[in-house]
Amino acid sequence: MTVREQLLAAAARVYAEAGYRGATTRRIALAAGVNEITLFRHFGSKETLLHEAIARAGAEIESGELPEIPVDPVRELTRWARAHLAHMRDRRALIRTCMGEMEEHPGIISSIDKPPVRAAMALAGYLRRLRDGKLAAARFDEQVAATMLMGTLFGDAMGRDMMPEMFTRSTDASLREYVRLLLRGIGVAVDQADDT
Amino acid sequence: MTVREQLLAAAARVYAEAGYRGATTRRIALAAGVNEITLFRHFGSKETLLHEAIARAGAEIESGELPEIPVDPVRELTRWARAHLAHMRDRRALIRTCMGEMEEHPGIISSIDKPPVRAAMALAGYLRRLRDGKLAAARFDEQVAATMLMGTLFGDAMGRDMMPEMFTRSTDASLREYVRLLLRGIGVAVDQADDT
DNA sequence: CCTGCTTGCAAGCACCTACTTGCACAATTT
DNA sequence: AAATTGTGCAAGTAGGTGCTTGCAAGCAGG
Repeated sequence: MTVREQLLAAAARVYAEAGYRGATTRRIALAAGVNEITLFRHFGSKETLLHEAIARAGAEIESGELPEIPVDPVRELTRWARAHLAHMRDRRALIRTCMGEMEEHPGIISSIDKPPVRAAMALAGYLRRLRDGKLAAARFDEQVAATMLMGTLFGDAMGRDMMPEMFTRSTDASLREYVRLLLRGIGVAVDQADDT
Repeated sequence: MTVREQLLAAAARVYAEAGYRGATTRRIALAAGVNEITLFRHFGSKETLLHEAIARAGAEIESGELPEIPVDPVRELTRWARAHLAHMRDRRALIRTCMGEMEEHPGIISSIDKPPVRAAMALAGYLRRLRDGKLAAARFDEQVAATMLMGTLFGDAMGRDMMPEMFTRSTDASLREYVRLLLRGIGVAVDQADDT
């Protein structure tokens, strides 16, 4: 691991837990195990370093794919939602910090806010395919339904450690119920025992 | 408005848009239109002031009530969700900042995180009453269903200005669709035109 | 009229911030 | 063997931070 990469990783880590102002060049250099001056020689300024570090951290995205031709909605959607939820949960500190500072540092969030938009698009497309394939019988707006599931997963990823009293069931049990509720909501026949 | 109240209001405002470190005593005093020394004479320290200011801002809560005996689920739930969403949306800057700093300043969030828990409890109770009153026919976990709607509203309140591409429908149209999807998900008969 | 009480002003303290310069040392490359 | 490169160390810049002290001005109630 080169010094540059150590600095980028340390910068993302320190930023996630301390924010822009809290991520001082001393702390980042200490976390990276290099001298503070080396930081400036590599990146010139704190701003440059943080922008590059967060853009790199936000680019690490690959939420699972949704099938082009739906066959088993409960299984397919549960699998996708589980991957998406785990992904958000792993990055919750970074996401929270970015959200809290988006008004003060709007340039930083631009590297983070695209993945969820793409995920919502993919999900909406899948829900539309469910309807077109006569698997979902109700009339519904697939964009809004996709936003609903995304918001639910987002709320779970952000809220479960902040407000544990609100989450009585386990992550996985909740997840399966989310999917069941949504699918029933768009008119998919759901039998209780079917999950994975 | 006394000097104390001006300082508390200004502190909450500045904190919401700049965070703990960004809410310097000079900025707060300037925003309140008083001298910086007056701030210290009243509150002794920045920490004391911010704690009191945020506790006060978080205490301003009154999300609408849900009826004890459900009659018209779509109407009642839409009304409640609209009030709740508007409330979160109005306070989104403060909520975002608190979330971003909850790991660094855990004491601050303790004044903010109770209202949503109470709201989720009230909502879960209402959904249970729907089921007990035979208005909701499906088998479902009312806690998880309540968390789902709360997460959806939270995601809408936080995400609509951050990722406008994700929200194609208006706030109110989305809201009505959220409620419809959830109610159909728990087995309530929903006719398309019924909303308010 | 005078006595508290609140407030503002000027100045300053010690500390932290991002960032710079100059020099020395080592490894790698030429 | 020489030169380039990357790094660390010491020192220092100018500015912002929370917070303190001393003193004067206003404004109320006795």
